[in-house]
Amino acid sequence: MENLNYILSLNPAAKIKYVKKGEFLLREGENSTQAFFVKMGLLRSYTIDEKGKEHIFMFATQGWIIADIESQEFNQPAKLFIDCIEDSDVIAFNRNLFGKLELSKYQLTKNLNLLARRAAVLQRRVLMLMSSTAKERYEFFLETYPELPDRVPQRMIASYLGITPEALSKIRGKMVKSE
Amino acid sequence: MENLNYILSLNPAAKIKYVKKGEFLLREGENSTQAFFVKMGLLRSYTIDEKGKEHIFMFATQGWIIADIESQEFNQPAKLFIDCIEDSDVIAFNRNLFGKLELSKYQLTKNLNLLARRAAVLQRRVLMLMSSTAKERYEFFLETYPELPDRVPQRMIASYLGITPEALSKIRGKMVKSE
DNA sequence: CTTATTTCTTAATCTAGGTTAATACTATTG
DNA sequence: CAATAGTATTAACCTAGATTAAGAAATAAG
Repeated sequence: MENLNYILSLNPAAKIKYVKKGEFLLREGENSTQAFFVKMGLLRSYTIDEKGKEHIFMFATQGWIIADIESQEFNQPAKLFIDCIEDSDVIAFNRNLFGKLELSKYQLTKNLNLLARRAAVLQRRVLMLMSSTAKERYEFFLETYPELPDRVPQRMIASYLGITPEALSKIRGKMVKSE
Repeated sequence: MENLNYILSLNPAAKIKYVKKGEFLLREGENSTQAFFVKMGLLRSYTIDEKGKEHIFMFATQGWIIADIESQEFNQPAKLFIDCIEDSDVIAFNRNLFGKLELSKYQLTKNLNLLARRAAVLQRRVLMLMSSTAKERYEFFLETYPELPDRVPQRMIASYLGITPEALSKIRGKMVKSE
């Protein structure tokens, strides 16, 4: 919970928000500069395209931060929805403060490292989406997030991988057959 | 050239490196913590997969910074190649210093904003790869980087979009026909 | 200029993954 | 615990984009 102390140091008045499964923290079109630190539970962010199809951008478990960085950075209304997959405890904070001179050096370096880590994960995700088959992406997902398959419905894993639930089901079927 | 002054303030001894078209600044497998600020010219970063196929991760023109953040952040040998598409002037600096307490607050916030911007662009790229057709991605590319099509061979644009040169050629053919 | 090399286009064929639809299974709710 | 709604599987068929191949244009090099 090292990050928790850190987030509280950013905003000592921060209150823990208890959110229920299915509850929304952000909806497309809203103007919000909030980010959410996940103290406990599981959330996701996703878009819905013109055809009504969901595309999960990320899952956030304990210790992660979830936000719509793109919209906030380009000062646009949110493109992402954020909602809870499990009942969760989160701490909301304002991303406007994230890179401000008022923060201490310690806080700034901490933020910098959080963001660098995020950029690194996204670099990997982009390369993955461009160069790997659906099966390879699924195997990588299982290795990287071994606790998630038990907590996330398969259709959401499929959505995160960029494929349909039917395609994921087929891949899993084949993987079981060949042990 | 605001960023240039900033990069020089990071490392006053920094020398401009003049690199020729085709020259490499980073190769897969190397251990490097360098990042490159592009003073002038055009570079790219890319992976080569097991089948020998190139996948361009990004282009960097004047004012941009290019590096293999993923490998550096996870302390692994480089996954990316970085080379020059045009003769270029770059300034190399050490990414290890990027988030260090020795920097001034001004420098830290500056770095933070550069990274946030990068994360925002990557978020958009991921969502794009997951939810858009090749044609939509190409149109978005033209809008977002209008100067690049004249400076970058089409096969590289295709590689950046995650499709083959043949597929891009077909898309362009159709777009011309329907004005 | 001439030749070699790379780039782009077009067309025929192929395939990973999408779409549709039917069925079974699993949670949730009243 | 029955009814309802969500979740997963399977199978038949379809399509965007990949692969292969061959020729045409453009660049570079001698």
